Amino acid sequence: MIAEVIVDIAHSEVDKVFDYIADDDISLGFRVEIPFGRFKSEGFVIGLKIKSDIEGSKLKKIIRKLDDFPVLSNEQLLLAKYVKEEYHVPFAAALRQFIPADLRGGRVKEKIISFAVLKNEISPVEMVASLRKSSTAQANAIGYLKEQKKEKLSVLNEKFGYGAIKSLIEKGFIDLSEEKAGRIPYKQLEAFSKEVTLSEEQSNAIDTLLNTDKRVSLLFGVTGSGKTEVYLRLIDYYLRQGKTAIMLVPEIALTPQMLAQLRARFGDNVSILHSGLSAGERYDEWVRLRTGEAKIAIGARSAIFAPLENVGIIIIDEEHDGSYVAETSPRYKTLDVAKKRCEIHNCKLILGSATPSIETYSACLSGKYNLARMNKRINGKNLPDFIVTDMRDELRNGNPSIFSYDLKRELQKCITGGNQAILFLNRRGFSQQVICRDCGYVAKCKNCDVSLNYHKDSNLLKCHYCNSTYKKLSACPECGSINLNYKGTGTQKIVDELNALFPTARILRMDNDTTQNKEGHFKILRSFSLGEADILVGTQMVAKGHDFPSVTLVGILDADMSLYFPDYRCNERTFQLITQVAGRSGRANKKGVVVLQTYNPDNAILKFAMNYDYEGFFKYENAIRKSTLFPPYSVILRVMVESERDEDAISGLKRVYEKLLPLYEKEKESFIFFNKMKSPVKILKNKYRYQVLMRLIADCFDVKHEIYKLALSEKTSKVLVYVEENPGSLN
DNA sequence: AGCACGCCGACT
DNA sequence: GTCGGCGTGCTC
Repeated sequence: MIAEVIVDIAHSEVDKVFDYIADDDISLGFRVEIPFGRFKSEGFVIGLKIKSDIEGSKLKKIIRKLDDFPVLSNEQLLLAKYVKEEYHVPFAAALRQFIPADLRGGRVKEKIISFAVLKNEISPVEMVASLRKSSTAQANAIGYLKEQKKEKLSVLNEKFGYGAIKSLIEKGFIDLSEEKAGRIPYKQLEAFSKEVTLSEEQSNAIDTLLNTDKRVSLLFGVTGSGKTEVYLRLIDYYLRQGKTAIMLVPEIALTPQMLAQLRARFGDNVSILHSGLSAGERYDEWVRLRTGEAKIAIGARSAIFAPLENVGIIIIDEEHDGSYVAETSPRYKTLDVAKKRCEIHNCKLILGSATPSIETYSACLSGKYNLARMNKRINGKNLPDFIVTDMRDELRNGNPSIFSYDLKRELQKCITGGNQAILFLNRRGFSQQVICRDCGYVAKCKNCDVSLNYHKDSNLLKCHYCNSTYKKLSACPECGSINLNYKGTGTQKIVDELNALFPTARILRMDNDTTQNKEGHFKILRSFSLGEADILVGTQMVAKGHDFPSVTLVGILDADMSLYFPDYRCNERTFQLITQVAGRSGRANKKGVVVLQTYNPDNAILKFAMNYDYEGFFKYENAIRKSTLFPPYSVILRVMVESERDEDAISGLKRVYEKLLPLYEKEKESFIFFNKMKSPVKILKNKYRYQVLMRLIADCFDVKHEIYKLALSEKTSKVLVYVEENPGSLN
């Protein structure tokens, strides 16, 4: 038999199908070791056939299978093909998404633990009798094993000494057996289930979601309306039908509470896939899904590639979240991959959100998606009220602090009442810029064209783009002045000022800097939910999906901050962030309040958010998108050209531009915008960056793919070229 | 990835 | 005249 193999070599552009002679035990989806050129490589079997078009003398034989089972199902192969074609990546790069990274090169395998039991045929008494009197360790070990029946070899070695145990094994008194060690993540989580009676809205939503012919549904429920319970019921429904389920959440929303609820409901049927797991844990969870031992995959965006068969339902929670767009190659859109996967498995896709994206909600209005709504909180309480403070007035009234009078008062009230508060500021670090007051010098990163942030906890200057650090400046390197000004406010400074204001309050901070260590998010969220702190200060990661019953106050410190980004989605993002973070307040039986600090209290977006007026927001924003022709009424394409040398990047840009120009001339009616320019952040991680920016009318599939092809053909070893579609940020 | 082939500058 | 630079292409 002939196997069609995709060769998997890291950082290589080999993107061809190679034919190999295969034994009969090879089937579709196996990983194999193959001779390639004059060395060996790994590959994926993506096809089988009787006869090859390649000259027989050239054909080589597959050396061996790399795993006991095919790592890819037929459906996964189809999905990989879609990813390859849609995002123009090598087949191997698409296939790699489906397996744990450390499987390649045999870096992880099953963890095997040796267990010891006493041999049955001889009684323990006889064993002890046969020992020399001085062999107390061996006698003790026999006694211990008699009690325990079975113990890990490693434990015995530690307890009684390696020599004693070795000698017992040599005497044949101990039998050894090997077992797979399931490395199950978050073992310490105690299963905990919440009340399970459904509200009327919830049961109606479930009905609507189950009884639809449409492939895609939106579950549009306000914060605290109990979307999670609906998801769990839906999963349960499909599980009962013998099917499997995939549930995606933004990375940060994989909270201990969420996992505990899933474990309580589905036990070992749940498998968790996310970046915080060790290689071993990830591998074991993956195997449990692949072998059918676990039937529910829950994880961040990459879990859309989970090795499940017979999928009945895919759920994407917080559908609007930016983390569903991959920022590294393959730059896939999770929603599109999910749609494709649902098509392949003929199953349902449920999107959930309290603040659906403009794209998703318009698809509902046009009847493309099915819509289920939940407008009430399950606790029966209203959504928290907003107190708006105009920060210009605060200044005028002699309050230069970061906290308005309203916020200080509410914080005091909240803490003395024994409740908890969340303060949100979407900026990490202590201050954003270091400026010399005498000559105007601004501290900048050596690798990137951006200014450095001061971090007080490590007393360093940090680049938020490449993570490089610099010693704090004692004087201006340009003019020698020691008159340095630290401008701007980040989460660290908030904590400092809170400490000064409320010396007895216990404060936790959650941002990129405090969540770097293993399970960092979990530790902070857990500690806060156990009531070990009164105030949680954080960036947007405090906004998502958490359920803290004692939180009665949310402070939004700079509501305007995301409004003026040069990005068509800034209104949408602002509305979503404010709604989401406000939703953390008053979730249990206590009424919550939100203090919103702004310099633009009359801004339309802020007003929609404060009134929880999604419809109003949607009409307003949709009208803008329609009249200015921005997504979903167009597609933005950005071709990035990067190189270590400025000249190479510029000439690369020129080549790409000239390649695209004829297409633009020919298909002018498909283009709304077409131009080349330097990238807003011209240098990033020591690379010079230029771009061709384009806006195309919606649905011009062919032109889009032609642009991909033409642009990527200009990629060289020195000049990196890649294409982004509706990019999440324009750096 | 890893290696061979191939076409232009500085050396015995 | 040759040695070797690394740009390009090939591996079933």
